[in-house]
Amino acid sequence: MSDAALEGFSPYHAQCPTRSLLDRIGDRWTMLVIGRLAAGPVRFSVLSQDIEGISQKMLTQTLRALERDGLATRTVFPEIPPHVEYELTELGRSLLAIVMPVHEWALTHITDVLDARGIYDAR
Amino acid sequence: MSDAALEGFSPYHAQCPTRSLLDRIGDRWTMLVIGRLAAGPVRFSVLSQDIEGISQKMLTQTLRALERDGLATRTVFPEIPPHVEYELTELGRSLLAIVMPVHEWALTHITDVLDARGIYDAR
DNA sequence: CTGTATCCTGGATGATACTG
DNA sequence: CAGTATCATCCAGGATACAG
Repeated sequence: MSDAALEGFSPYHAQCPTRSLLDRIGDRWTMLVIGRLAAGPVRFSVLSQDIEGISQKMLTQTLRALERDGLATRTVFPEIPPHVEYELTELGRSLLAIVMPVHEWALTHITDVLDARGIYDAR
Repeated sequence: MSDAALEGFSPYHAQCPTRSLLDRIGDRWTMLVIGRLAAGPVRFSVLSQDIEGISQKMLTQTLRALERDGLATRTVFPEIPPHVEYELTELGRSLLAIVMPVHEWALTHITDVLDARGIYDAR
């Protein structure tokens, strides 16, 4: 990696954009929700079913945060019973795109990490 | 984004490599430590000073985790007083490389996010 | 200098009940 | 169906003291 690439990578403070982004996507649910939204608009109930283990509270909270940050839209269909769909914005899709390499790194190198752990723990 | 790129991106369970990686790098200190290690070997005390706000406990804990996962090495110089240096491994550098785009996304789009928040909060 | 050990607290998350 | 409200829980992380 070039020094230029590291230029400005000094996320030592809370105000650092990278720090705050990692705080946002590093929580337990955000990336899972974004990943599920990747395929297109999805209803609340579908998200609730597909994202195993998420509580209604955390799903709502996560979706509100995505909407607030401009990463997803919330569309209410005036029907009874209520019908709400969530969809990634352009910004949300761009975020997903740059996180995909992280996903791929994880898939590629998980064995390296697990091997390293095995060796470390054996000592 | 292509469907192929999304193939396998279903980190809905704790065992998912992406899930566990995000858990690791999503904590408050790991990426900050990796970023500081990027320039080369660094002593414990230097890390402690440069990474503002980190406690000794968390620095030790973070470094141990990096070492355990094969992302950094720990070298003890048999001197008095003690002298220990930490350095990224090849694996650690590869991780840093793929996180850099996330860093750049944050720098590029932080204003979009802040604008979106302003609009949302004004409602 | 480079750690460990201990205690403690806040906030993130879960569980449950309720509502338009 | 899509939430909100409330209470309970857990643990990451901080503070402090101590050690080799």
